[in-house]
Amino acid sequence: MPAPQRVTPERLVAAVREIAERDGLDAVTMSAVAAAVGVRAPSLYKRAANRHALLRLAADDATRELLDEMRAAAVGSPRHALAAAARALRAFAARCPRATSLVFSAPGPDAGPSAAAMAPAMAFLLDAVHPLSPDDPLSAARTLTAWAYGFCTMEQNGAFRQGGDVDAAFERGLAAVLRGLRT
Amino acid sequence: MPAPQRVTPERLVAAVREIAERDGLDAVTMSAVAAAVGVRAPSLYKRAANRHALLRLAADDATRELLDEMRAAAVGSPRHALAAAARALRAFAARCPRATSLVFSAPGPDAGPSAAAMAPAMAFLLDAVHPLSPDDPLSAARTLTAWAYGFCTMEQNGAFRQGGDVDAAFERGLAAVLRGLRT
DNA sequence: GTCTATAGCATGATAGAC
DNA sequence: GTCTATCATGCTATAGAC
Repeated sequence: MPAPQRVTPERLVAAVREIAERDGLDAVTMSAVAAAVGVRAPSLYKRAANRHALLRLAADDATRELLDEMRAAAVGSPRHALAAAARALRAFAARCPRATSLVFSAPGPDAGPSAAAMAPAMAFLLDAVHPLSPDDPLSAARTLTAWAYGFCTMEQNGAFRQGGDVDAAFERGLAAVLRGLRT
Repeated sequence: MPAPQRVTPERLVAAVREIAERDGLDAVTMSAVAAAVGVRAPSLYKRAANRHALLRLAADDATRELLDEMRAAAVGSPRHALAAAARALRAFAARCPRATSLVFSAPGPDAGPSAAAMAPAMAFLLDAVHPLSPDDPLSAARTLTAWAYGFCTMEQNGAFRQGGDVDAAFERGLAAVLRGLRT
């Protein structure tokens, strides 16, 4: 039996994501990640060409995880499925805010999700939105995504300081966007 | 007549914003800003307590500028005024992407706009959205802002790689959100 | 208000031994 | 694959002279 690798890909991506959520994306440094997986910084360069490649590992992983959760949630009528997918996104963003920002607005193109990781997510979204806006599903998908991502980002950044019920605002916004999309 | 200050507040904030737009928020360092205004780094600590305070100067300035432009654009019927304000936001975000992210999701609460700078912007928005959603203007304002900010962020981060007409997607999304908000 | 000088630290990345 | 050692660079922030 082969000697077990000290740094498996799973452990590596888990370490990156954990550091990112706990200390922020800037804290994902070669040495911090190395320490988390129990090696020295130079050894990491055998696994990832540089810091951004490390972030991309996390971005791809998070993209897959988010897609899984949206898929699992999206059942029922087209409208209901879309609403459930949006709520799944919000739940994911609440649980993994840094990973979410990595998926939607990474610090540089090489740190964001690869095209291969994004493709299935886009396909799922277009599929889900098609019944509501068969004439222009791409615009509709962008509208829904932009709203949901913007809402979650602002929520996490404390942009909603006016008080009020943020959960209710999410549900009202979701209803409004879905209402507006129907053509 | 008093000797003119080498570092006026105007020059300082202009330097911060220029560096931020040109090289990114991370490039706004004490020494970079100092060099831009023609002094040494330690001298800056007389003007701002630390790096985040420097960013807040830019955030407050950008907030005022954005509000001015939205105000100037928001004429006509309530619906038309809101659409124009949203387009003004998109234009501002295209011109000053880093400042925009500073306004809506700064890297830390002390780097974002001060409450004093935010208040008039919130008031304007609530006022503008009130005719459409008199029963819950706060949720409506959040929905519109979240969508517009999310759209602009994703646009700038190259999240719309599927091609298609992004301008048209913006207009369609805007129409959909405004349609959905009317109660 | 500005300067020089410096402390103190973290970073990304590489060379070469094992 | 991993290590030690190291380079070169950058940063925030402070002390104290002028």
